[in-house]
Amino acid sequence: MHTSTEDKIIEAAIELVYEKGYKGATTRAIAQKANVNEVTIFRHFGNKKGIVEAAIQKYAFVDLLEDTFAEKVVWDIEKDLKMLVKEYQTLLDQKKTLILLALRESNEFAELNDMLKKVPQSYIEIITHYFEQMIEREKIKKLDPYTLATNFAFINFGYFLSKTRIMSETEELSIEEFIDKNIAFFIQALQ
Amino acid sequence: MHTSTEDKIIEAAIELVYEKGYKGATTRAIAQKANVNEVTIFRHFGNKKGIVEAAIQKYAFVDLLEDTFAEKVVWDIEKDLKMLVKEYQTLLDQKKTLILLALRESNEFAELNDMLKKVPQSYIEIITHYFEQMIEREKIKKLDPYTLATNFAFINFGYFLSKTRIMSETEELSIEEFIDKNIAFFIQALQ
DNA sequence: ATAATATGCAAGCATGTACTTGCTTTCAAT
DNA sequence: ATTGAAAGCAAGTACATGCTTGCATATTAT
Repeated sequence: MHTSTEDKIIEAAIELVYEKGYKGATTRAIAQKANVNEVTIFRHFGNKKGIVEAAIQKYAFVDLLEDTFAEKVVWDIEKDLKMLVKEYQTLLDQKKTLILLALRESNEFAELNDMLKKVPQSYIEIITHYFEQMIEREKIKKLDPYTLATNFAFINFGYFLSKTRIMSETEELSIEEFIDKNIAFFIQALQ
Repeated sequence: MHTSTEDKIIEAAIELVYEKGYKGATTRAIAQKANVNEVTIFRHFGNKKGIVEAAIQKYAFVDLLEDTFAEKVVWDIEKDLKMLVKEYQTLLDQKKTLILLALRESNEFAELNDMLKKVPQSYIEIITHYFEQMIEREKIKKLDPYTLATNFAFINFGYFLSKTRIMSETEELSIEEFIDKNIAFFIQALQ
């Protein structure tokens, strides 16, 4: 791997802060996990907080799901929703560690808090807007778009959490099963 | 208030550990918040871990929603589900601080992890069983009970989270609105 | 080859924090 | 009134941890 020193440190820090919390993740432990000397950390990031802030700069932006969605939408409720679920779960998986870290330490870092809120909120906005249009086009039942959107988002977020340590079920549900069963039920309810 | 010294310490500890994390919640700060001397803490609980373990003993059991449900069920899908939502939200609200604390520190305390998992899981079990019976009685559509149950539970848990710092929405939804809109939509989908 | 830059190593400092000890004060039960 | 338990107060210990410094070594660019 050609990962730079800074990146190695950042990745190690994210892992450890997630596992042990910000205070629990010692600079010595981070250094060891990143296979660098402890001083190297301070030379690069100044102080401990600097590592986490660099990590935030690197990862804590909310990707523009809008763009992907606008490209791929075909105005067929089943295809569109299934596509949305896949895109959203991919996004959540990519940011998984940081999201779980944010669940712990969002008190200490304002930007983590912002990200954490945006992750479901921007999703809800997209879906609300989508449902509005689908109702106009008379492709789904005339129901409150925001209500539909929150329900849909809750189901999505719940599934994501069910795959984490937070809320793991006994029966792990694969993404395909989840779409074929849970999402299919939701779609059926719209028609 | 007649709160005993031990209780004052436990409550202060829960608050602070939730806010600052386990390591971030110093015994001095806990003592100050509880209006007791720091030594009093150690005389009662031995060490810092002892406080949290006492807190767990006091709160981290999953209440028997089964019993309440068995009492109140009337085998009418609308009434039953609305009742369930209310009961579950009440339970979540009662344990709110501890649940949010558990989101942070469930790595360190196995019992917190257990509780965290049981909170949605036992709910899903109850609902699955309920749907099975309702299908037998031919009161709802013949759909996979477990799928219905997870969807229902995800919506419930999502709503709970939307009221916390974790995932707060711009438009705060009251429990009545939530039931009248989101849950009503779910019920309609069953018929 | 030389210079510059990045990293390792060893040692140490300052500070915060969990926890202890010895003694005094408060206060309720007998 | 006397006693005993619970809580306060003051001081201190041991240790972990963030961060610094000075120097040696490796790596890269010119």
